Amino acid sequence: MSGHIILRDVAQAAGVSMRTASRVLNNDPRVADATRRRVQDVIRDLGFVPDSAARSLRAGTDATIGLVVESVDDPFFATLVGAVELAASEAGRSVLIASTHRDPARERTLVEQLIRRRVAGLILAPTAGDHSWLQPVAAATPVVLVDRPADGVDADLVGVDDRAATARAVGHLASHGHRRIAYVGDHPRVPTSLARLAGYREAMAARGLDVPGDLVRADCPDPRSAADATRKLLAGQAPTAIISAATRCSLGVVPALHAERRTDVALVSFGDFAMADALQPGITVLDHPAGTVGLAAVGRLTARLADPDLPVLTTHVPVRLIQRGSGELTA
Amino acid sequence: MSGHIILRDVAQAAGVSMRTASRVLNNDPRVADATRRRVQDVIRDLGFVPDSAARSLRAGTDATIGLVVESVDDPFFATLVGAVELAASEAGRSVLIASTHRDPARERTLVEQLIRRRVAGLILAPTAGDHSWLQPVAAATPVVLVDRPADGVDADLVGVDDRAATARAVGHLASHGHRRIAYVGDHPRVPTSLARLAGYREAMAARGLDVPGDLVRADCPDPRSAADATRKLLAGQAPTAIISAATRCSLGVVPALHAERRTDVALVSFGDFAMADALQPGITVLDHPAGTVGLAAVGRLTARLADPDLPVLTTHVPVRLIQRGSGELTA
DNA sequence: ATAACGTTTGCCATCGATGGCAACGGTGCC
DNA sequence: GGCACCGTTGCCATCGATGGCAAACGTTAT
Repeated sequence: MSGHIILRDVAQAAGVSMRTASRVLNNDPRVADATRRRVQDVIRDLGFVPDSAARSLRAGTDATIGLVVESVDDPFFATLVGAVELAASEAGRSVLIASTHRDPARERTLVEQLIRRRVAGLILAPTAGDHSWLQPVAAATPVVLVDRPADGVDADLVGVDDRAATARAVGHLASHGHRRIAYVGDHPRVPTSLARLAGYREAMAARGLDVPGDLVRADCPDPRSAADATRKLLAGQAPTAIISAATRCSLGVVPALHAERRTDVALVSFGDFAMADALQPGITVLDHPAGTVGLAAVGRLTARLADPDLPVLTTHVPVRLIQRGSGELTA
Repeated sequence: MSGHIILRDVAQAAGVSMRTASRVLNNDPRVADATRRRVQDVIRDLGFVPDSAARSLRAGTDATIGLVVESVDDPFFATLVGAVELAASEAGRSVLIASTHRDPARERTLVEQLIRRRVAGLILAPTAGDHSWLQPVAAATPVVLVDRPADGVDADLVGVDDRAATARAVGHLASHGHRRIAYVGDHPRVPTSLARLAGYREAMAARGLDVPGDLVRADCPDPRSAADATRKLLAGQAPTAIISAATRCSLGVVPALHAERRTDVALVSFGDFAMADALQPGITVLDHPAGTVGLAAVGRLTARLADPDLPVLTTHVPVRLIQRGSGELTA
């Protein structure tokens, strides 16, 4: 009576039956305006809120969105999560988060957990590898992929055009006279990384620029290995410019360049990061718009929840190139 | 029958009654070992998982933890959220996140939403201001505060000793010969900031160091204002050292120092950040251990869920001082 | 007066898990 | 032989919201 207010209390207080109260709650038109107002007033006064567990049980679904990312503790995903949470709360939905830490088995477990929690929909940044197990899930529960496609699943995708953006970075550097442009990135088995590497290679080829094997270090999943790769690049016939294909990589490349006092080497980072403008020189970046991606993903998910028969769509959010100095200098 | 497996299916397949199947599920001792094993096998084979909505409805509670922070998109909280999520998933619990964005009204709404979702417990980084409304909530649902206390609530708290840590920063700088030490921090109405400011003042006083009003800029909630404050500090009778009392502030102070070419001014940042070691000089920091705090918070919450009668406890996680150069140089 | 219509009411089942309770066949003990 | 247990079974209610259905309202039109 005191702590917990349920629909029955509302009905009693408003002097109507539960049936009518329920109708008001669900905007059923078969309620007289006067009655509707009276019930709504009581709902406000009593602070009644429908029990989501009961609703979820009855309806077989829930207002919650499941959000599965690689790691919340990563600047890109942190921003993404923030945007998703904000957009979701504006749509009256809660967000359950989970991190895969790049473990496909964990990813699958997490997704299954969320599904049986009957989430309304899923926003998922898939790990690498086959995702055909996801197809039946996606058929039953709306799924929006973010940042990268998933192998073997046909679902909405919101991301950026990694290939074109990376090609743009190459173009930028080339137009500043660079010909020996190295690439430091994550493993190409991550689709995003693969696309970036492809964009790099294509753009280089399009300009007739050579890409000897030792210029490409696509095996850096973390800052430490990126720093190693950078040191090795500098030790050989050093490039005049480097494209760091992920923020995570830049966090290794930049310290390495500074430690070796080789800030004369041009750099474009795929992904902005705090303080990138405080360094000398400021780091020129492709701004990976995590917030915009998150927002668009919620938008798409909401649309699909409203109409499950929408055609599958891939959305590309634009990527800006922010010049800050590190990509414009020449050795 | 196919997509959804419920307890009845398990009972049928195992040739037992639902009552017995339920007993197995809840580790009721009144089940013969052979039967228990048989049922468990069926559960595995069929991939049965109890419906959480039904459980939640029946039990009046849920396995989910509600996590309310200021903003997921903040390095400290991002790490905190990551640690909480990891620890929670190991304890078999999910995490619902929500960001207050420093809005007390929003905080209250979010907490109430989570409560009516019947979360098992709450981990909350409270905003500033009176929280007496939280007291009844905390009485019914376990609440663990993180990072800072909440006014008017007696609940478990996991954080760091802000006062002592900041005092340590002062001591560090003073022992390197600094006497004119400035303070740049957030508003003192945030309890954490207040404690840091107090630690600063006390430590300064203890060493007989003067703190004229223009040395203290406790009004910087974001990097931009911290950068402004820094410029103003440098414009007057410049300090030889600055304590930046939050990562958010450092992200403004550091660029400002670099832009004004005043990296000779010593700096200690409360809160580490990416690349703090790549700058010249590397930034000396008090490492605000977000991960450890998150972990400890989940631990405390789990303990309290197991035994609601535990006494209210404040836990302080140790803070390390990481010397990287910026706090050791003298003008 | 009767029909028609819009609104409201009870009543009951459903969603899936859980737990109280009575009952029942078996085993072992006195 | 009688009795106390143990494992197990059915049956039923409960958690809160929802929706189908038939019936009963009050009004208004015919």
